[in-house]
Order: sequence, then C-alpha cells, then structure tokens
Amino acid sequence: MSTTDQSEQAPAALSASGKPLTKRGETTRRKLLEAAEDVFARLGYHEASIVKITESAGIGLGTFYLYFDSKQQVFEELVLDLNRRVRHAMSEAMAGTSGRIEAERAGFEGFFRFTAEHPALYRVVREAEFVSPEMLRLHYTRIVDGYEAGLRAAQHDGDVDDALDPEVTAWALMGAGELIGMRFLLWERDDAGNAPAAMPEGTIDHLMRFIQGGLAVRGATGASPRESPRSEGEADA
Amino acid sequence: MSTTDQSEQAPAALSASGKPLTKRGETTRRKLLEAAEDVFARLGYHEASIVKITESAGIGLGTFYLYFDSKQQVFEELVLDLNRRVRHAMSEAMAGTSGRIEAERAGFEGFFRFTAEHPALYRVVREAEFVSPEMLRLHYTRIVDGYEAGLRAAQHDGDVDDALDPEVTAWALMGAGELIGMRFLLWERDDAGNAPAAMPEGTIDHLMRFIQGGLAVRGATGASPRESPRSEGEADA
Amino acid sequence: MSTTDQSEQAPAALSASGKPLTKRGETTRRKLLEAAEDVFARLGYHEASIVKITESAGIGLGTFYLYFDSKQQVFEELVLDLNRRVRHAMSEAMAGTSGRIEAERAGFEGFFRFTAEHPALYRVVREAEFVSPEMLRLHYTRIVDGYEAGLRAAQHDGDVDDALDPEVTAWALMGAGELIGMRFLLWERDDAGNAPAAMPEGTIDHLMRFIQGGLAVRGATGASPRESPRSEGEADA
Amino acid sequence: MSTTDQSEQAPAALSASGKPLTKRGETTRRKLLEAAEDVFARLGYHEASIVKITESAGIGLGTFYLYFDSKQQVFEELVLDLNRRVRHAMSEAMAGTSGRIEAERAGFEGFFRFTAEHPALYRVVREAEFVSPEMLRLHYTRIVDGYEAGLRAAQHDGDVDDALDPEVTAWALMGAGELIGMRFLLWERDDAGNAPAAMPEGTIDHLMRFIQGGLAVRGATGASPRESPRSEGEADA
DNA sequence: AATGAATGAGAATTCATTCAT
DNA sequence: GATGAATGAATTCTCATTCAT
Repeated sequence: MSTTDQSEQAPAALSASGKPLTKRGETTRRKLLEAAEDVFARLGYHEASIVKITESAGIGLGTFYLYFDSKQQVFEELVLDLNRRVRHAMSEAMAGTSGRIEAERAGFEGFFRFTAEHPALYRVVREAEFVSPEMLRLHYTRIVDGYEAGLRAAQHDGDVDDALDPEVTAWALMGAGELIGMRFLLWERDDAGNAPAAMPEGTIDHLMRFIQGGLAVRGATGASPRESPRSEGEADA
Repeated sequence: MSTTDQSEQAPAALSASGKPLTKRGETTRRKLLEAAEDVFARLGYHEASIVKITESAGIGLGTFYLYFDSKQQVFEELVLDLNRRVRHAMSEAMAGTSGRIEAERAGFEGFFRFTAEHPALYRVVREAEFVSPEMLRLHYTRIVDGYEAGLRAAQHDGDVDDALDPEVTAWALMGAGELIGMRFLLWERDDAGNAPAAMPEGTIDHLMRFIQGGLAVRGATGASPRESPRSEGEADA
Repeated sequence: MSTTDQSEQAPAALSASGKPLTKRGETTRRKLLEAAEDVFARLGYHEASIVKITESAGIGLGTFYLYFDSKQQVFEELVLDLNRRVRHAMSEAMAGTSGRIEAERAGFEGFFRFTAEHPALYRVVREAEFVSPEMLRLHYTRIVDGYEAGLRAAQHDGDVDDALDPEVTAWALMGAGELIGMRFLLWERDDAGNAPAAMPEGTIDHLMRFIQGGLAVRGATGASPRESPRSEGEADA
Repeated sequence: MSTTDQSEQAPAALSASGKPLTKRGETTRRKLLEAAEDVFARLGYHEASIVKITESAGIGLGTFYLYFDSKQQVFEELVLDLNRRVRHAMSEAMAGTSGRIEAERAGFEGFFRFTAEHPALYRVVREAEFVSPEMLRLHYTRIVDGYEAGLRAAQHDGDVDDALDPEVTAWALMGAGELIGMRFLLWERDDAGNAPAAMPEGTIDHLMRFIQGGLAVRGATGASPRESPRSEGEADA
C-alpha cells in the first residue's frame, strides 16, 4: 500500500438548512451519523430506513431532517467519513516504516485491521456503487491516489520496478487487497456475524510474497513483462 | 487467469411451479431473463421493477410469475447465468495458450472483453452482495476455483513460484482484475453510457508486468517474501 | 326436525355453454364438483382457486370453464348440492319414526351425522352468506319449510302445542341445531382436523329435553307464553 | 337470554408499533374503526379494502398502518368491539328484570335491538368464521358463558328445569336467537337495505313461548325428555 | 373435449418526507 | 431544537378468465 499521510479534517458540519451547528446540534448530528453507520452496515441501504436510524440514535424521526436533507445524503456523508477514516488508519500504520515493501505491508495491515473493526466499510462503500456512484469513485480514487504517489516515490528511490505503470499497479493492488479482505475477513464471520479480529495466520505473508514479486525491480536477466508480444488490442474479437 | 475448461450447461429451466417448460414457455422465459439482464444493469436492483422487466420483454406482467417466483429469484438466476457465461468466455480465451503467463493474459483478456460486451456482469454481480450474498459467494468462488487449479498446475510444472499460496494468490488476482476492469472499462464509458470496446492501449501490458513478477519463480537471489519478519498477528491492535 | 320426504333429483347438468353433457363430460363435471367441495371446505371461498380445484380434480385448468361459468357458479351449485343431500339425509333418518319428538330427534341425528361426515356443509353454506346471499336464503328456507310442514302436521295431530307459531319455531329449531352442531361437532376436531364421528354422549339427549319442553302441549296449568305482557314493540328504544 | 353484567372496558388502544396513543391518535384510531365497521358491514371482508376504509374515514391511506398492522387485525379488533358492545346492550336490557323468563326475553330484545341498529354485528361476526376463526369462537363463547351462568343461577332458584344441561341449552338458545334475528330482522330490509326498527309484531312472543316451554320446570306429570329411549350413539351409521 | 400460457386489474403494504405542534 | 402523525406514490404479487392450440 502506498498512501502518504493525508491528515484531513472532516469539514465543519452544517445543519440541513445550511447554518452552522450549536454544540448540542453537533452531538445530535454525530449520534445520527453513528446510528446510520450501524444501521446501513447491518441492513444495507434499502432495508435501512430513517425510522430505524433515528430509533437507533434514540432521537425523534423529524429531527433527522434538521441535519440531513435525505436518506441519500446521510449515506454519502457516511461514505466520505469512512473514506477519511480508513485512509487515516492506513497512513498511521505506514508511518515510520522504511522501504516500500515494508510500507505496503503496513498499509495492508492497517486496512485489514480497520475492516475487521468497521465492517461498515465494505458494506457501505461497496453499496455506494448503487446508491451514489460518484461517491464510490471518489472513495476508490482517493485511496488509489495515495498508492500511486507512494509507488512513484519508490520508483524514484529504485525500490520498485521502473517499468510498472503506477496507476494501473495501484488499482491492481487495491483490488487485491479488497478481495482478500472480503474473503478472509468478512466471509469468516462466526455465526453471530462477528468478523474475526484478524485474518488466518499467514494470509498476509502469502499476499505479500505475490506483491513483492510484482513490484520488485527485475534482476539483470530482467524478464520482459510478457512472453509473447501480443497486445490486448489483438485479443479483441 | 487460470480457469480450466468447465463447459457447463445451464440446467433445464422449470416454470415457477416446478414443471418443465414447453417450447413456447422456454422462449418466454428466455425473453424475460434477457430483459431482466438489461433492466437490472441499467437501473440496479431496487430501481428495477417487475413491470419494467415485463414491459421491456414485451410481455404481460402476470406472465412473469409463471416463470419466476419473485424479483429476487430472477436476479439470482441472472447471476448464475452471467457466472456461467463469463467463465465460459474465459475458458474459451485461454484454450490453446501455452505457458502460465500467456494463459493468464488470455484469461484476463477474455474477462475484459466479456465485461465490455456485458456491462451487466459488474452491475449485477456486485449488487448481488446486497441482494443475495450467497450468490455473490458462489460467483466469486467458482471463478477463483478455476484460477486456483490453474496455479497449482503451473506450480507443478515449475511455471509459477512454489512458495505462493494458490488460494490467496487466486483471490488477489481476481481482485486485481476486477478493479482494473471497473476503472479502465466501465468508468471510461462515453456520454451515451457505452463502454469502450477495449481498455486503453497498454493497460493489460502494465497489469501483466506486475502479475508476471508476482508469479515468477524467484531466481537464485530469490528475495524472501518480506523484508522484515513481522507477521500480521503482531499488527493487530 | 320436521322435514318431510322430498326425494328430489339434481337437475340434469349442462355444460357452461348450455348443451347437455356426454357421459364423459358428466364424469368430468362430477369430478370438478367433488374437488370443489373438498377445496372450498378446506380453504374457504377466497383462498380456494380454480387452479387448486382443477389440480385436485386432476384436470386441466381450462377445462373448468367447459362446465362452469365462474368460480361463483360452481360454488352455488355446490350449495344446492349440499342442501339436497342434507335434506335427503334428514328425511331418511326420519322415515319410519312415529310421534313428533321421535321424528325431531331422528332429524337432528341425521343432520349431525351428515355434518360429521361432510364438514363442507357448514363451511360452504355459512360462507355462502358472503358469496351468494340468495343461495344462503334458499338453503335455510328449504330446510325450514320442511320443519314447518312437520310442525303443522303435528299440531293438527295434537302432538305439538297449538299456540306455537310454526314458522318462528322452525327457525328457532334450526338455529339451535346449527349452533349445537358447530359447537359440539366441528369445534371438537382433533389436531388433524377430523371431526369426531359423533357428539359427546348425551348432547342430543340434553338438546331434546329442551326441545321437547318447548314443543309440548301445555298441560291444564298451561303457563302463558310470557309472564309479563310486554310486547317487543315496547322494547324498542 | 342469560347474560350477567359484564361491564368491561375496551383495553387502552396502542399504535401498531405498540406505543400508547396521544389524544390525536386516539381520535384517528376511533375514526378508522368506525369506518371499518361500516365498510366491512356493507361490503364484506374481501370486497372491503384498506383504501375504502381510509377514504371512508377521510384519512390518508398510509395512516391506517400507524394504528393497525393489517386488514385482518382491524377486523379482529372490530369483532372484539362488537362483542363487547352487544354484550353490554344485553346486560343493560336485562338489568332490573325479575324472573328467568322475563330476563331471557329482555336479553333477546336487547340483542335484537342491537342487531337492528348495528347490522355490522351479523355481517362481521359471521364472516369472522372465515377470516379469523378464533375470534368467532371467542365471540360465541363469551356470550354463551353469560347465558350459562344465568341458567345455572335460575336452576338454583328453581326457575328452570334442573334436568337441563346449561351448556347445551345455552348454545341452543343462542342459535335460536341468531337465526330468528337473521330471518326476521336482517332479511326484512327494505329496498334501500335498511333493516326495520323491530321484528314483525309477535315474533318475540312466539319465540318466547317456545323457550318458556323448553326451560320450564316439568310438572308432576313431568314427561321424560324423550319418548323412546334411543341414544344418539345408536344413530351413528 | 381438453389444455395451459398469457393477461392485467386490483390489493396489501412500505417508507421518505412534510409540517403543525 | 425536537417531535411524531399524516401522507400517497410506488411496488410486489395473486388469480379469475380468455383463447389459441
């Protein structure tokens, strides 16, 4: 993983009517957002309902509309919030590492830890594709941007194969991480629906061996990226 | 990619009441399934409605229930159908290749081509996570199983690094392919919503360079999978 | 009970289009009517459906409309049929009795026996009130007419109190019989839904004691029908 | 009739979600229940629909579901409500009478008056048999329980024949009253569908003459309950 | 005579959002 | 700021009936 530190702050929240919030309002809004995270994660966007969110927040139904314009809007805020938090978790994890591979590993670990602790991440973010596609793009893009910057820097340092395209590689890495997290964390929930605290022993090692090879500077014998010189153009029927 | 040939047949379809279909029934059912593919892909599961599907199929509303029990069921059938077809496309593409890398490349090419031609694949399959999680698992698992078998065989042939875990690697490969397809095919639609016929020139080359390195048998100098001996266990807070 | 013998024949059945039936048609029609009796009794009018009836009859759906015009019509035929049969059962039971009370008792016994053997009687007839009110009236009226005639004859013979109004009394008798049958036969079904073969020992004796008193010619001390001379007219608010 | 005073209160009504109602809610709920009584009585359960009920109540469709879970539930509440009210009407009518026969007559009068004023009673209660059989049992049983208690007391006072079984007799009395009400009140509606204010002159007198004989303590000449000593056991085929 | 695919009107029910208190 | 009663558009699903085979 390749996220550089992006210590963002959530922007100061406003009420639905656009006015800044009092401290009491701030608290209510926060309670709603937390309830939304829980409800959306448990039920998904369509099963979730405003009543369930407000009930779970211990707040009157009408109050919701003092802070959010619509169901969709609270969902979008939540995606932004989770995106901010997962990137923060990754940055934290990577801080103080040395060397690209070590950093990547730390980034993945941070990501998986966050996933284990906040199952809402997958549930909400992946559903964003069907609720608010722009938010999904934003989410992926922001993470990939970090990766990409990290890869470029590492190429510059001679830590990563210069011939790799940083953008394509960054998306590949993120995709790998996403499915591994899904498969080995979220699908391993116990009957009560709780994800395990961590992946099965060794999973990250296995993943890293593959990634390390992929990123490694090719030796003197430096194999060309592909054996046969077919381009994907030819492959299209 | 690593799918072995799985020339499956769709099981003989039954009416909703469980009886085998007449030829006329067969046609109607097929029309409905095609309409469903289109509508689900365009609108997503929740915006889609039975009326929209039957209208699009040019068929009476009630007729739908002669062939499917519910909206959810037709959706599930569609996932199965797409899964069957994409795996078939991949197998076809890989047939006749020699060497693991060449096969992987061909598999990805088949996958991306299918994606470009059937945008429903992503739209429907990814939404399955929220509509019918078991179907999502089935879909991914069936594809991964093929990958995994291919990797094992290649390890046996000395084509792929023996130290790699085939299962973890297979999931990583599929994840990489999925996000690359999403980013460089689906997100590149023109204003009319049509996906390009193929990815930007070179994308697959870039992806393959990364993958080739990841799978390659490590040379004499063979770097260990990770530089520092931390396990993911330690990483857990 | 007071039914005189009315050995009616069901009128020769016609197809829905009004033509007389062939022998094969006759059989099919009879199968449908029997299936309808079973299905209506088990499910009630609204839960019942033409498909269920035809399936239960082992006959194609469309065939139904060769013999009946509508769901409602088959229901009405069924009411007529049951009415004919229950009156026949009562007549049979009463044949050969001597004396009014003995005849009444035999009539009730016949009625209860028929009820135990054909739970459809209650289920279908009572529901007729909401499906085809005219049929309900027909059913009750035909039975009451028999009662009434019997009572009049018995009054003439000096067997029954002359001061009783035969019509009112006949309705009262039928009402009593109906609720007793409902309470002590139909409500006593076992868990499998089977009515017992007969009422609890003594029930008919108890009922008959009450009825005997009600019909009996008042002795010399002959109490007047009511103690205080209020008419129901006064009672209306 | 034999109902003892049962001055029940309707239990405090709750919203569909189980919360107690505000005063405004109370009003709305009452409006809905009244509309339901009218609509169910006019159209029967299956022709009735939630829209018709809410329109008749002058209330938005969705509002219905704030107070009732389903069409079936509002129907059941209505049965309970009518049951409470008819028993109340009967108790009121019987209050202050002296002697069993006088009480019976007053009870019947109260019952018939209620029937004339609330045709919903028959329509709804009798249809309950097909909508919610438990409610039907509850309804009849509650009324019969009152009768039975009255009869026992009267037997104790020497007012009613000791040899009668109070339970069987109570069911017989209720059945008689039910059919008499149906025949001479409900079937006598004019063309506009309005039931007459009371039964034809003399009907209650006729009915009471029969009942009085049935309940009367048998004189010295006390006829045995039946002439011939056959039990209903023998009657079973 | 028999069949069963096709139809669409109609019903119950949900829920985001508004607004008077 | 907070509340929750009211609303109605929209959706899924059922089933009596028709009709071409």
